[in-house]
Amino acid sequence: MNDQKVRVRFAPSPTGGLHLGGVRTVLFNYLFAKQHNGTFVLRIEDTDQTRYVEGAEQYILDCLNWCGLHADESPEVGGPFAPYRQSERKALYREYAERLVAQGHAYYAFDTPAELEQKRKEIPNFQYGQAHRNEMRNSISLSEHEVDTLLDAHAPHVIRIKMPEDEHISFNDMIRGDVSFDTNLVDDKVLLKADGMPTYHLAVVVDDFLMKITHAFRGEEWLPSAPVHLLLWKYLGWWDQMPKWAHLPLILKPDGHGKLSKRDGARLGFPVYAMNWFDAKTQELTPGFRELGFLPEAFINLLATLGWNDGTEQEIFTLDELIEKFSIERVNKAGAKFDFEKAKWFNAEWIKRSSAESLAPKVKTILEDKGITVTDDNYLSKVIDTIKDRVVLLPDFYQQSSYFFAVPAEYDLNAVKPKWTDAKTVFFNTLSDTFKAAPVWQPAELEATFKALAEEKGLKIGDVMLPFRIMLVGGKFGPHVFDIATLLGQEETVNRIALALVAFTA
RNA sequence: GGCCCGUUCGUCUAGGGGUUAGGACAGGAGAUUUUCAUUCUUCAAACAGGGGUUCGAUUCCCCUACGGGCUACCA
Repeated sequence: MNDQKVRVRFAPSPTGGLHLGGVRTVLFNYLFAKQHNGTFVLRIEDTDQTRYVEGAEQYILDCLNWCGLHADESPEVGGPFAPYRQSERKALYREYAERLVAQGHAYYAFDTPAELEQKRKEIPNFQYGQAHRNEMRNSISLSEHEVDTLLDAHAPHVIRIKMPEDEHISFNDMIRGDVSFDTNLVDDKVLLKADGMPTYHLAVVVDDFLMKITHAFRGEEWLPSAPVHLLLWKYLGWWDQMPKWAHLPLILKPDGHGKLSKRDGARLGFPVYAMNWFDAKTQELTPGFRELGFLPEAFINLLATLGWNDGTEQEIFTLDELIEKFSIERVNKAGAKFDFEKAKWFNAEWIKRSSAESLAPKVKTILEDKGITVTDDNYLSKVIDTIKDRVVLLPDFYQQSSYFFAVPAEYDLNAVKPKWTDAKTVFFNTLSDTFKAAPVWQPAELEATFKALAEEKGLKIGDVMLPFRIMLVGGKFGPHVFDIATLLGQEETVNRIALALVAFTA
């Protein structure tokens, strides 16, 4: 590390949907970068051609956009260190691998996959390392002549790092503190594959160096291979420019244990991906938070507090607040089980705090998908304001507001018919007439009129209030009934009383 | 198996050598409400175990247990 401008990167491989944990890694990178006035780079790690999935890169980009976590440099927007797809940088990695071979820190290995498999079968806990590399076919065990012959014949080969003996390699993780490894126990990882592509190990080091990355945040699953990366930084002569590392804790299954996977989502009924992901090959649709009805602000908020807090009791944070308050040192070391109930709570909080104006476009889409055409934006805003407190997920807006746009499709007759009386019919007929003539159409006035009339007719308020609600709404739910009537308007309210009366007395 | 990382209420977590171990979600009870939700009040709920160190450990150290990750020419 040095005092140059902060540069971080998120480096996903385009192999499928974007997992919760991935978004959280993006988020932490992003927050750190923005807080330090730094640069957030998106780099695509597509060195495994066999796992490449069409559309996955665009999907990742869409997720980032939805979350509002925009990359300063990426394959799409470009940047001074382009290209940002490792497959397009293929040519450059070999040089570094060869340099390591020349220095004696790496070597050619000619073993075929079948030979390796055989060896693993023969020897329990086989590790391609100092214990066994002499038994394999590589430029350490073979004579120089044999190696040259193989190379001249273009024999398929990989380049492996040569792990040193009896060394201790350690580093200071920003989250975990000192972590150390014994090099005798780490194997000779492949650096360059037979197809000429680098493995993650080589690519991450070369690209982090070339792209001047100052801080590298990644999931805890990478911790065991950290010594390989550290050694590469050292052997390539870049030790003093190595980024500071932070290994983020994993997000675990809510029940049992283990890393959260998309299977858990399907099993337990909640999304794991940021947005819907459709796998063209398996025709399988994996649901996403966005489509389920999460606000990106809520999604970001819940992810941020999964493993991090600012030391106060604050739980709701805007992106700007997160940028201001985030600190990598306050990230927890232990993995966190994902709690969907709490996730929904965050969303409900965010909906409550959002303005009708900001919610309107989303609600409009939801309603239109259900066949409701919204013609009056002002009316929509008022509707949103009266119901948003009872919405948890965006689609709830439909269930909570459809009656504002159309006469109830059906009534909860069980709630009214058994207790219906002629006196109630008289009451509502009179109410209708009174409402028709009402000079003021506001909640307080309507309520006063309603109560006075009920009293006059000798009816208990409660006995007519619920039927009135069902006349307007269709069911036993919704905000205060006179707020509904006010919004609905004089004509529509009177109309609904008449319509419902027919159904109730049939 | 080996290596690495971890362990405070059911869950997310705050705290930190002497505290009534705090908050949030979920759960219970109650208030408000004509429904439902919101809101408010309230209850229950935790320092994995064993050794040290110490006047005193949940907090520091060690061990054990448990959990997780990695152990591919995948990332």
